[in-house]
Amino acid sequence: MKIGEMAAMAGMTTKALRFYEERGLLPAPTRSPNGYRDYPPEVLNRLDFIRRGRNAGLTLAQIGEILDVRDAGQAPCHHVEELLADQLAELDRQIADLRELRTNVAALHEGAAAADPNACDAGDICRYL
Amino acid sequence: MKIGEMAAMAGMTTKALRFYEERGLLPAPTRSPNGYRDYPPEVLNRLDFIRRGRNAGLTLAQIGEILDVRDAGQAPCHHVEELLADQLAELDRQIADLRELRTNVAALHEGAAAADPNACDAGDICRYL
DNA sequence: ATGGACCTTCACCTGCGGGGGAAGGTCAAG
DNA sequence: CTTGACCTTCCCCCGCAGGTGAAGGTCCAT
Repeated sequence: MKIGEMAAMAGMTTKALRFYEERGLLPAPTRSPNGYRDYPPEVLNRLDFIRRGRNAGLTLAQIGEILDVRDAGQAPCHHVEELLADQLAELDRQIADLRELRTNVAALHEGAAAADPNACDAGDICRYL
Repeated sequence: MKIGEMAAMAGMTTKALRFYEERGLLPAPTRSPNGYRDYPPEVLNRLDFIRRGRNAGLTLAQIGEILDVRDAGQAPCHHVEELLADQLAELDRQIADLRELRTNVAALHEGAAAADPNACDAGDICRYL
């Protein structure tokens, strides 16, 4: 299967496939006599997996780790479980950070909404921020 | 004041100050006879303002807009209020996105925690993701 | 034989906010 | 006089996941 067909089936671009190959997430496919990449059909499973990983917010490096384990002939379940736990912790951290920021911005906005332009000192640029 | 002194007072690096100047957030200062940047003290207020803006999650471009208004001789209160409102909406959007992602990842993690490696099909890479 | 759709590699661009380090000028103290 | 701490400009680098475009080869149909 040529790269364009494979990309279409996976719902990705040809650029992305070459990028995954460069990053080691896709094995270098055999080439047709004309030099075109010639993918075996099962690569589609791999691309679907990469997409599922992306959808879970995993980085390509993390997805690559899982693929490496699988390629080494082992079931990556344990590693996947760990990565998902890490990802949950990371998401909780990010959400907490954003919520804290939101609280601060909301307080600033409260002040700014009742702003009196005449009370502003040009030297401070803006007293509501 | 030399760039290093100003940077130290503002709690920033000299690199950052030159970067802000390049981005138009800081006016090009006069130069001492030796070519060194020579800042007037009031630039410190401007740097403090930039930091307050960054702390509120504003981009340098947004902060630059506010500074432009102030430099045009107007009180930027209204513009600041708008930007803070935008920022609140953006934060709410990001938080909602992360929470949705967290829900999905948590569901995957639930499954993976009870994973049975023998039930995995190598073709799918990992059935828990 | 010619057009268009596909493929190849290569190198650079995006957003965001700077950081790293080279190569050289300047200044004060010892 | 030399050492070390500053300063200058310059260009490249990071993460992240690709996207963009150039220059050229290939394949299929008309």
